[in-house]
Amino acid sequence: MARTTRQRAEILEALDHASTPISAQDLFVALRGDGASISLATVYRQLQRLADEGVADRLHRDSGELAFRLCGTGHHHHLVCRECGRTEEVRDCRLDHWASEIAREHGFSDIEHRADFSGLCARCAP
Amino acid sequence: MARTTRQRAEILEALDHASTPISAQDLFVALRGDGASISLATVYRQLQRLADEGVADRLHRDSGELAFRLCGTGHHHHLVCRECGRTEEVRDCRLDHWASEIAREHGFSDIEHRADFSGLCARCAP
DNA sequence: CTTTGTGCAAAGGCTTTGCATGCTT
DNA sequence: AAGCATGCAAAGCCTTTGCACAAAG
Repeated sequence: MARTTRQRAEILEALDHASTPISAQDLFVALRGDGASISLATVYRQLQRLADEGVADRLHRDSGELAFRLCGTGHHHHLVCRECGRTEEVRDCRLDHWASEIAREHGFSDIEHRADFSGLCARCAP
Repeated sequence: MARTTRQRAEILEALDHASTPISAQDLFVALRGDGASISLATVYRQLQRLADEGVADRLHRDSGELAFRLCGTGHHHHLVCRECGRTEEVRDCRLDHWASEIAREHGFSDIEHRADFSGLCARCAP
């Protein structure tokens, strides 16, 4: 079971306050900026753990970095603003049907899918 | 314009023969294994270029590595076998409609999407 | 001849890990 | 007291980059 350390609490709070998915590096800088005493290694370890526990979402940035975000439970997708990084969850998934069709056509089973949307949010639209 | 160097040709041929998406590192090893004289840096540079030119697809592996694959032109998605890595292209995309709905609901514009499927292919199914 | 690609090696960035110490339980 | 989390620093990987040389147009 996960122990409730000060660092874990701080990470959770920071994640909760983050409006966009955040990388371990950025989170580390943010925490330090707030005066927290924490190490980069711990940030990495905790984020990894939170993701394994299903508490946080792991998403790949295009740069290749991993970014994390607290997530509600259940299946969902993300809509990310290309400009400001603002992220929204898309909860109703219309992919399952299509996914099973694809599975059948290609002779695949046990299908999972991942989908992400990006665009310009209202504030950043030209 | 891209010059036709021996290295570029070898990379293209190797990509063409690869049955699954391949990373720069793996491609490098493969080429060297075939006796080709080529440097890792060149493999990286050419792959990056091929992707920019739209000749190759760039896909993120879960490990964070980038993998590349020659791709037909036009919009498409991928279906990857979790077991053996075999990849197939899914050409008919049913996401545009849903994507525009999402865009409208969230006030986003200029929407793009990415979707990938994974499962067990016929050969790897239990 | 000029431009562009290649090789090599070094550096960069993100992430993981070993080990001793400190905090939770 | 026992066990897990933390910190620190080092190492690992993948990838990019500077510079001189070689090749293509």
